[in-house]
Amino acid sequence: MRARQYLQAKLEDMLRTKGHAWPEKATLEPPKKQAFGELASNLALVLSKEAGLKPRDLAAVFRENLLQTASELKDIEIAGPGFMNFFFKPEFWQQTVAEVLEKGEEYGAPARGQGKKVLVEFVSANPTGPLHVGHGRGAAVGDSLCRILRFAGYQVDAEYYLNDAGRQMRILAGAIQIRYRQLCGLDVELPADFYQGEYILDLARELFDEHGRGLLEAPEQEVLDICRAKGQDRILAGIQQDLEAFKVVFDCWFSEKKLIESLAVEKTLEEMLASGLAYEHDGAIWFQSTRFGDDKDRVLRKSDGELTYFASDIAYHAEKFSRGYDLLIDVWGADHHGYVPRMKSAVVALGRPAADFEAVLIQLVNLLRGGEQLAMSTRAGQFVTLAEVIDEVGVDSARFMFLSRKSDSRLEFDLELLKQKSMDNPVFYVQYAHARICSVLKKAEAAGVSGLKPEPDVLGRLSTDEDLELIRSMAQFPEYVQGAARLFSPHLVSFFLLELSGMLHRYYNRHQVLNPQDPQLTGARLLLIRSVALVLKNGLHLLGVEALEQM
RNA sequence: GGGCAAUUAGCUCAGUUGGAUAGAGCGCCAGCCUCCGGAGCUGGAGGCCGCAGGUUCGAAUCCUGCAUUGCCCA
Repeated sequence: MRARQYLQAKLEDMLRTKGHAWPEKATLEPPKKQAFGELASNLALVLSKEAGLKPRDLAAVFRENLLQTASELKDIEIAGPGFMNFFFKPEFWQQTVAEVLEKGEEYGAPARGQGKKVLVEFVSANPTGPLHVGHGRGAAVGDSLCRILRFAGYQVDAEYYLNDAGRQMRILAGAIQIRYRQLCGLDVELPADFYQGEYILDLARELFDEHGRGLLEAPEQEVLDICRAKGQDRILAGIQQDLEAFKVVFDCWFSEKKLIESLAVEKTLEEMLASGLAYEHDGAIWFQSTRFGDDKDRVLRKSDGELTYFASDIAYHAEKFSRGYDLLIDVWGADHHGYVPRMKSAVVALGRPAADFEAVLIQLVNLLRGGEQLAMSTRAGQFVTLAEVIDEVGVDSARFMFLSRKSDSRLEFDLELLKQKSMDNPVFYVQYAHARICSVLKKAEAAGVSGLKPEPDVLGRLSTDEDLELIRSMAQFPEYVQGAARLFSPHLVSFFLLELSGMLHRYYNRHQVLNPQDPQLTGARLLLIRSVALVLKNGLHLLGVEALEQM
């Protein structure tokens, strides 16, 4: 935000001449209430003791000084216990319109990442069944995070970790085999804890069509391998198709099986044993995670020789670091929260600061239809798939809803509401604002209204409260993006968009943009709404939502 | 039994590093189209920020205890 940068510099200059440093606890930010200024600071409150003056008196001294040195300021009010409320001259704000138009698609990008390499791993669902709504939320958050971090100057790759080696895959193979045998007319029961879904039956039917009863004769292990391959290939293809439809792109699909075959896990174990971070006990290998704050040591290899998930996860993360990433972000289901400290310990054990690994937790999605809850269970095969949801409510509605809540709080996702075009479905509110602007711009073009350049005398016509309110909101966009990147919280962008859209709708109702009697005013307002459309588009892009020109 | 999180308007949720009179949408009530898209706008009612202590100039925010809910672990 230009205003903050400008004022921060002026304040620091002033403090320097008075022999103070900028205190840690001092703030300079847009206050909640407009009456409290466009920016407000508690500087006088914080420095009161050090300066030996009452807060309000100190604020008065600051005020005198600043009004002489900071020419962009219109006024400073001293309020409450000693807050300073800053007001800028309209010309200062109006300049924002020129800035937005000039920067275009780059407007709002915070200088933060400095080219650091980030790997965001998300979805990573076992290829044992189609993606459901919960995966959709993880996909939306992960993909949006990638977009935001990329916008913020990081070099970002998106990765899907394919759990293709574990027990779940064996269960899948078993389930397919049993269904196959049933199709062959054998009297076998599918155990209750096996996957019950319809799609298993489809896969078995494919095998039956290809092989007839031939697989009944083949050796058990061979049949299971065939079942597993069939299951994995088909299901993975389905997952990839769903993600593509959801406009989620991965740079890398990383196979757990290949990780294990490369013996990276063994290698990591040996290194940990060699460095004393791991030890053998009772025939098992343990990680000394207690040295890093865990409440007990964790098993890496069981006494029967089987590697734990934790062991391959450590190896996997070591492998990620070895690919040159500065920061690893894992998007996990919130039910894995207990795993976070352990993984952090492992990262520290790998010789990296704990901050080089970040877990973003995704809470459950509560799927409703018209207020009534829909039961979800993967094992029982009763769930609404992501593909069905996309089909029913569309990509944009689904993505925006997933991204309009803090990712680690539960989300209500009502299919009926998302089809309704009301404020319960906020994506329409934002898209409508954008489409409205486009409509006016088209109308202007058709009427042959010539565009003006964003020069001070033109922008000076943007002087009503609504003009300036809209502009101040746009000016805050970079801070929202900055916050979203720093806190790994795409929902901040959604909230910003809703706010800006609200202001645009208000503006639209109150002021006529096209006014044949006043070409200069019309030109100025066209510049204003064009810049708003640009900001809306930039924000929507960060969410992976389309900025529609008409609806 | 231990650990993690949550608890804010009737409902769904924001609230950044502690700041001023705690916000939004939905729903409810009352209004706004001779006018660029009414999928919109304006106004109103609605709150013990789960409860009780503590920290300080100041707490929805930090600390402690308790209650309720969800999840993880043995």
